[in-house]
Amino acid sequence: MVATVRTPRDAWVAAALKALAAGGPDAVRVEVLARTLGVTKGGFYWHFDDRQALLDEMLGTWERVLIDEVIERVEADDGDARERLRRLFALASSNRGLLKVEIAIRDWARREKSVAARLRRVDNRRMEYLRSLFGAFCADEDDVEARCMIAMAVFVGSPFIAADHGVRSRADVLDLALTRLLL
Amino acid sequence: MVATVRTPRDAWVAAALKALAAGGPDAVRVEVLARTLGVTKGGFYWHFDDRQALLDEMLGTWERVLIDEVIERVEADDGDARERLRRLFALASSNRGLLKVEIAIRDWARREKSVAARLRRVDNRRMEYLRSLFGAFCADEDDVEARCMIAMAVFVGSPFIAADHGVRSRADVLDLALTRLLL
DNA sequence: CTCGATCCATACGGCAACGTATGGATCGTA
DNA sequence: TACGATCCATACGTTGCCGTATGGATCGAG
Repeated sequence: MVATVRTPRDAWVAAALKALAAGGPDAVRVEVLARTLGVTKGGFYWHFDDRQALLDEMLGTWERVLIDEVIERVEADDGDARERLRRLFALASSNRGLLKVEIAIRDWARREKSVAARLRRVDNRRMEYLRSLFGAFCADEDDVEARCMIAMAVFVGSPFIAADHGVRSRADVLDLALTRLLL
Repeated sequence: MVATVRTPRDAWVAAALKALAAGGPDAVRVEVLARTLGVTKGGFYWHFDDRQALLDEMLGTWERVLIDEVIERVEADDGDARERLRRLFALASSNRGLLKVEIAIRDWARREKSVAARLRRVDNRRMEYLRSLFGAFCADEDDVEARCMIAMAVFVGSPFIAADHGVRSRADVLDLALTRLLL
């Protein structure tokens, strides 16, 4: 026969993150995930106590795996602070799937306190890193803080903006914005 | 007896917008709204064909009423472009409820094409207004576009950011960011 | 007072998803 | 080959919500 298809814990979490990215936390339905994975929910309740346990594990995975991944990759290569910031934005904006998950989690955090707490840890960590980079070429503390805020907001906010830009592409405009931030 | 409590169409839309702001489109449930309004869903289906009709009307109301309201109020008073931009941000950031609705709609637009279409109209309109304001004191076209993008992103993105700012408050940092944009 | 318009209560059928229970089916290992 | 561990299928009861149907209840106009 065909080899028995096992559906390990990770597969459920991966499918759940995908569903989260596509439709928000309300789209993470046990039976729907099961259909997606080609099985029934029978196995799900062997791995997880209930739906909430899956949601928690999704968030844990996201926080654990992704909090430092990008930072580490940015730090891996050489370059001054400006070059690192450019790399940071390029990296963060690639990984389409990752970005979608993050955006979904940010929206989720507006209604769920436990999610907000995790996001806060992630954001503080990232903000700290941004401060170190901008601080490398900005003397004024206020200016550093303003630039960090703008950088985060552009990264987080641009996926929510539906405006057009005439002849320019969205990527062009984002590049212009980043360049302005690095003056 | 107590005067008959009528629940007009508007009341359903208002309650729906509130629910949307609090929990996203999935939280807009007919029977839940009815409980909130202290009635049963009996009257709802007299006003609306179905749940979708309510959702459409919510979006229509939002687009019609809010697309120009802020702009009109900004234009009502005097001042140069910089002063208007400051007023614009102050106005947009007050109205807490309105902001929450808008944020919810932005997230919603990521999954629903019809919502995205409406948002695009609104955003293009706003972006055009921003261009006119920044264009008043910026010669370079690229710079104008970059500043517009940043302004929109800060407005849209900051509610999704959970980071702290040490001694500074979020409002302080946003003000610093805005000041930087107006240089 | 009567009557039509407006709004509400109640009851119903249906669906989708949750969580539980139980009995397999497959695989690695002894 | 036998057996325990791991994973899945199926059936079930329950809940929350949708949309429909129907019969009021209240109010203003005539």
